[in-house]
Amino acid sequence: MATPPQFNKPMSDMPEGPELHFASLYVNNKCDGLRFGGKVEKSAVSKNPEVPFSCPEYTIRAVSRGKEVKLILTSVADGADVACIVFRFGMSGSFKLTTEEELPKHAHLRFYTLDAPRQVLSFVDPRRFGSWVYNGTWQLERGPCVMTEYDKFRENVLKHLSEKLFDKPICEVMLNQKYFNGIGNYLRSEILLPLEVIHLADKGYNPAHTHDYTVLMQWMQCYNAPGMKSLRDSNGRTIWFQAEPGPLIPKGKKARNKRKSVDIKPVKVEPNATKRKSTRGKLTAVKKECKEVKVEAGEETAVKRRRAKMTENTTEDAKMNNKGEQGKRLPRGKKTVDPEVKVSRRQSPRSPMPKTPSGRGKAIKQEKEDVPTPKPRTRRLRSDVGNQPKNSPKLKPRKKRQSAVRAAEKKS
DNA sequence: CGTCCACGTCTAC
DNA sequence: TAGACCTGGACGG
Repeated sequence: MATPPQFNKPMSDMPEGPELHFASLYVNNKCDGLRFGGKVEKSAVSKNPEVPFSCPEYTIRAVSRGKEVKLILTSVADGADVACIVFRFGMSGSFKLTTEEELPKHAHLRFYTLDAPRQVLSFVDPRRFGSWVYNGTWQLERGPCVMTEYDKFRENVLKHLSEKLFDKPICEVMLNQKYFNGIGNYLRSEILLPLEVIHLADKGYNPAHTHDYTVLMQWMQCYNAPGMKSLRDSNGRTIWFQAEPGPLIPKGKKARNKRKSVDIKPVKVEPNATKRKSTRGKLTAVKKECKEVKVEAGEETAVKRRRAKMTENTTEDAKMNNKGEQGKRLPRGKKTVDPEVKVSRRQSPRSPMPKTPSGRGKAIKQEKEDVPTPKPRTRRLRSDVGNQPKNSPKLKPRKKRQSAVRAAEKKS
């Protein structure tokens, strides 16, 4: 019932299941007792639909399911639910309650309170990959929430295991929202434990005070972590992992996310590995591909540095919140992480890393003006890097993106 | 300044 | 299965 009082800051960087869940808690917490009214405003630039809703007085509450959040608008007059809007966050969506004056940049859908000073609940989405559906339902193709509908989720998977799509490498299957609604690219690397992320709230992974991701970063053992290997899955997305890939190793390319590549060595798939076959499917083709796939050992210093930046975000707030537990990994039983990796991450050199969550660039920039802090070096949540060693004969040049092409054309 | 990358879908070949 | 859709941070030159 009562939402945890700590959810009073917006939350949705890393918009995967847990973050969407946090977003709903945030809305419920911040909008509790607020009376909204009038029209719902959409930014001109957003291609999402208008929300032709107007009610003299209504309240807002939220509920999440996997990677969707539904806002439910309830008329104060008769207590009836008069509208709902289902949101997907894309890569950068979030909700934020502010005053009118502090309206964030990229606030693409806005709900205004009646009482002065007027406040605004905004759907903020810099990249505009997010979407909403007015009076829509949970997206039909999406399966049960991996966190809040665990039994249904499990049943849904088991019931369809024989489908062909489950023949793919599990890291790819896990991004299929029909069966893993809520799992995204960091969670798949962190092996299906999103409930743990929710429970990180107890450890300080909530927006109450921090506004940073120290705790989440420390919880993560694979995603973007030094010592981890990475490669591209067949959809071009980076998968982070440790140890040798199994026989279903994605046939994607090498990861391009290391600044300075070490020598790329082919991974030998142990003969035994193929015996550990998935319950389905023939592996012949895959085995062949395995020979071609090269995996880069992830001990590159650039990656370490990057990870260090992310985890060593020692802001005052963070310190206070974590009560000196900053450097400690949360105990987790399941994963067998190379002790050396743990050590390296814990002992990696600390450098001041002011908080600046990536999804909120502009808002942060505005904040910066008020605060005479040294210029923040933004922590990178995305996998940084990119630059492949030029002239490496082993690496295929990356295809030029359309935007780059356009830019080039403009120039000439 | 140019390039690369990012927590996610979508839809045209 | 490539791209397209976007913004913006980090980094190299």
